[in-house]
Amino acid sequence: MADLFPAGSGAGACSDPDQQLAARLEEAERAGRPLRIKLGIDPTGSDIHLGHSLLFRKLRAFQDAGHIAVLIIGDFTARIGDPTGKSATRVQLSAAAVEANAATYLQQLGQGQDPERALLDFETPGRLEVRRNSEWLTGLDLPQVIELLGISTVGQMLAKEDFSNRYGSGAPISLHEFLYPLLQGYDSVQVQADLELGGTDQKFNVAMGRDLQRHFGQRPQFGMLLPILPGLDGVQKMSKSLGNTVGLAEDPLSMYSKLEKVPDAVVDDYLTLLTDLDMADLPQNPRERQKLMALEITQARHGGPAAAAAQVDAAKLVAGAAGSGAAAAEVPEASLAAVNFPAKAFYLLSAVGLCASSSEARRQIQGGGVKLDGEKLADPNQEFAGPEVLAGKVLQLGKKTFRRLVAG
RNA sequence: GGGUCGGUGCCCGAGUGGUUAAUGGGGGCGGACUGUAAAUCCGCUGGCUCUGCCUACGUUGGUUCAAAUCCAACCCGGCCCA
Repeated sequence: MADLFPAGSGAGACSDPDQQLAARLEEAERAGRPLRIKLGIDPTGSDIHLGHSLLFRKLRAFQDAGHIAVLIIGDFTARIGDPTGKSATRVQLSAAAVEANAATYLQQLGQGQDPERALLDFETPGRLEVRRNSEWLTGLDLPQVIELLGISTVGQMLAKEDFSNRYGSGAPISLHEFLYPLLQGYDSVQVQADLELGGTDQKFNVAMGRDLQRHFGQRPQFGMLLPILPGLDGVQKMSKSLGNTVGLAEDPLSMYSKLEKVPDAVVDDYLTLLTDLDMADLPQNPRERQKLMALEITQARHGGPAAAAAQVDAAKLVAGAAGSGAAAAEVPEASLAAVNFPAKAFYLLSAVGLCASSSEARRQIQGGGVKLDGEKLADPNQEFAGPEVLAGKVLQLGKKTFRRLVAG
């Protein structure tokens, strides 16, 4: 299933990619030296989602086969921003934000967590190296930067689709963005990667790594490019900025119910890329298939019982039995401690975080989208005297969003 | 550096002195409906414990009873030239 990417931009015919990878694996075996498998992530967001997780699954497979996962936290490059797939220059992040994101990433990948559910193997000695690219990028001096810049050409950069689109449409391209592929490639040099994992959209950057390694006298890495996971909309790639993601940190119910609604066209992609199920024994009925997919993926993250409960609860929510009973058990809690009483209904909604603003809350109530313990709230100005009249009740926005109110 | 065009709400994009919180589309949210979704129809889509008040059309000043709309300076971007 993996799209193997060998040979790169070098002249001449490339031989069969599979054989090349096989050759490297064999060679490693013979020499008793595990391969160094590079995977870089830029801590630009706060959460890892399923679109990332297929890369980590592959990385884990290499770990399990005895190779070394070299996880590169792009704490330096994150501050430049990968231009890939971007139609505009990305805003630069602060060092503190990047550091916080990096910590969350590691935690979500399973550092310090139950090894059963961890995405990567943090336990077995020698199977994981976590490196930050600020380690070597911060110290580059100008002559070194110039050397890097000399390795590529403007023509090559403009051949990259994202740049040429932007250039063609008159959108701005900052010069420092050209540095991104070079720095990512330089990471490969620094960690002496034998193989780099990435999405197919990383082809340019991975190829650049090969060029740089060759320039610095190393054997060019093998590029293994995996398919891009479609997002929940079934059309665009899964991406935080498109809002079509399922985050690894999400609770079982959210995770399950999002997955259960994915368009039929991508259900099989999810099954192939995110589960180990054998496609041959799956139910033919599309709805059944979809539910099984959602259950399986939720289970991998949260365990069997939690996933099963989420499936039951999701069904209840859809049936309209929401807001009370068993489904409510999974509902996130919201504290009333910060609410000033007496509280009007619209203010309560925003104070508790169900709505982004009190004005929005007012509109939602007027639009008939808010329920308290299953009963529709009609008047945005309805007053609640104190926490005791609300504690334990479930506040609901639309069909899918709930908060169980708790005192204190 | 010179010339020129432009910077409007989440995004795109109207509006060139006065019912303008600002047309329209997209997206989003809510409602109805359906096997989830999709499609369709309807409503909402600045903020504030809100019968009112407050901020908004790159920034800062200015002209005017009145400015997103006029003027000035500045900032940012596209294109052409250097």
